Amino acid sequence: MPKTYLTTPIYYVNDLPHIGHIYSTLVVDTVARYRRLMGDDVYFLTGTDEHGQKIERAAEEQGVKPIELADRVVARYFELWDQLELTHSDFIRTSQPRHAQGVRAIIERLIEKGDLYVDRHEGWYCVKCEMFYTEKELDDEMRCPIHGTVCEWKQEDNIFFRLSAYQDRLLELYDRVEPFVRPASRLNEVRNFVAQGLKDLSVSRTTVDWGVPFPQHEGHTVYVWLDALVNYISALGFGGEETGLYEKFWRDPDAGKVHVVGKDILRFHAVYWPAFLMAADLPLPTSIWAHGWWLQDSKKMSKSTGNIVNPDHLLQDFGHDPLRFYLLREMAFGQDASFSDEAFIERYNSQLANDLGNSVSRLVTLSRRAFDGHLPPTPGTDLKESAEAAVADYRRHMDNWAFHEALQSLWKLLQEVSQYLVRHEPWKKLKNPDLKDEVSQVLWCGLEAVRIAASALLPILPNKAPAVLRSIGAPVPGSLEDSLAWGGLPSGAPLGAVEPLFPRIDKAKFFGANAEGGQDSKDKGQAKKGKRVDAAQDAPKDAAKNAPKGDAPKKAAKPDPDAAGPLPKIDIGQFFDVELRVAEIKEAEAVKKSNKLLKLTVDAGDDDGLRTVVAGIAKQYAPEDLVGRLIVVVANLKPAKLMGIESNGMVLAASADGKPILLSPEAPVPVGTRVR
RNA sequence: CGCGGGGUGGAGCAGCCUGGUAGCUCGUUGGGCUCAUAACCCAAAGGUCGCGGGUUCAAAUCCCGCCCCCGCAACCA
Repeated sequence: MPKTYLTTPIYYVNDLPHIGHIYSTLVVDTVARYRRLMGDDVYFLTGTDEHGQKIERAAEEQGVKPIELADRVVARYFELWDQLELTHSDFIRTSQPRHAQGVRAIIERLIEKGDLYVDRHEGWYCVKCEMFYTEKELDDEMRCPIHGTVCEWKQEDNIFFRLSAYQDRLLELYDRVEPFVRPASRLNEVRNFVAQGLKDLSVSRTTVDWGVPFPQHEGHTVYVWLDALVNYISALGFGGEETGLYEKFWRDPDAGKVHVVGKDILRFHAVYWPAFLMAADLPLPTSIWAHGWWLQDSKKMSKSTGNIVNPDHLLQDFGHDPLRFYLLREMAFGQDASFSDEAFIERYNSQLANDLGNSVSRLVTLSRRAFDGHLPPTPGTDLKESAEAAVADYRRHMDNWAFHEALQSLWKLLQEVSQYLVRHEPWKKLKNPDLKDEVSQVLWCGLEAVRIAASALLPILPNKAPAVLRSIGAPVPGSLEDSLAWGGLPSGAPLGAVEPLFPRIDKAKFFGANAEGGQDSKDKGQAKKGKRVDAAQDAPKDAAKNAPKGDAPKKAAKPDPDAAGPLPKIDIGQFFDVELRVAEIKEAEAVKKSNKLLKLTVDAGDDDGLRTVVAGIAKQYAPEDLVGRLIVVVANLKPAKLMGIESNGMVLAASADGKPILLSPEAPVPVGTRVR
């Protein structure tokens, strides 16, 4: 029996689960179900990554222990994964002892091999951030961009992994016939990255406690990525007592081992992970599948009440089958796609309600009417070829992870069923007793084609596909090996009543109930201006990076200065603290490598001459149109550095829909004139 | 030379790796059917596949150059 090991990324617990996590996991779940139905022995792993500075710090802020914070988020994952009825074999948490064992075991092998060494790292260090900055990140006085405090020059011993030694072997790996990274375009990306040269990787931190203590190096904690990646084997028992699963699904060269990841964490999986494994002399995964991101129109988001991209209400209202269908059908696997409720409803109505649900409904009704509540007694072969072609396409596409194409081939079959029915008009013929046999064959063939499609849909619609099969009186197969062949529909069996399997969604009602606005046709075409829907999509972020990423759309909206509500009242004195003056733009030029910034040289009537102001207006204003123009500036703003240029002041502009409109005096006045 | 994605009928997207009839969902127009969840069927309109060059018997697809859009990145002081 073929063995298949499938993994999702382990999700970082600084974030509640969102569409990105759900998608990765549903993809793996679908493949797991499919492979099982095809007769494979499947092991499906998912889990959470819980270590690292971000978690440590977040816990501290909330006054709890890191593990308590992790427990809270993990509980939410358990809840959601239950709701989605995932078929995972195991859920690993990197905070578990079995995982730490695995991490220690692999590090010991690396030490033995001599691929780890200690080196000294020096740099500008912010105590508050607990991290190093490069000089480029700091201002002239070496102040931290976040805290504004002066950084100190610090030295730290770090443990490095000799990644550079594996460059050639990695490149050789990528050249193997079977693509190690898919889709192929991603493979090229990875290859280029490696070919440009690899630097040794720092794999320990002394500034983080929340993690696995580094073996043989007291005071060091294992770097989050070296920690996290090992989950794929520690979950199988690597480094522990019970290694049966590890032997079966990882050591065995015949076992397929596939990691599914978002494209943002591909590098870690396609470069670091195989290098670690090579160094530790352990088997490599078979392939890494990198999928794209779900994007959404930022405009829609801000205008609506904010629930547009949160799939929770879709799950609540419709169960998870329609969401699975939408996610797998809408995205060309590997590419980015847009998520919107509107597209969801359109797909649901046209493909699930109309094409599938309605086909079942009409066939069952006709059959019950013609044969007194039973399935047609006489089988036929009319749609056999179409069905066989559809199944062949389906299997080819499923094997290639092209879910959208696999679904499309099944829908083509459903369409042929519709055409077939119209061609034979059984509703007319059933009135004539002489044509009973013909009617039977026609309906039987239609139902049989639907049965095959529904069987093929089992991995994608784990609840609804069986419901379809039941309502057409067909058995729910435990394997696809035989059930996709023509002829599986029983003849003459009794039929139950038909309930709509996929009741149509009334779009107006839906949006009336769930959100307002954002659904007019004007907004419809905007989806490609996507923002990533999820945030820290997958596994761990480099703890040293510390970038606050976007939040789950619904909650914790970032403060948006454009959309801010009324602010608290201030004294007029506070207002007069702001020195507003009229200034004339003398020169204007675009800032290199920037798409929003213009560098303006203005005369604000200062005694000491002109000043430089950087303004984020490049999208709306061309530099040459600005010269000579009178504007209003905030003259007493503390200088700040933007893209390496010091800005002394700020240009006043109305912010219309996020776009700046410059303010100017209505009539010419001398530069330096105070504005109040 | 920062990284990446994209430009295909009115909208949103497949197809590109592995050249050979331009496909899917929605929408538009006209007709039909009435078994079915206002569903279904037929027909029609609508495409310089961003631009230019090259390879080839043949290019949306491969190669070179260019233009434009978008996301990320230390960018609206």
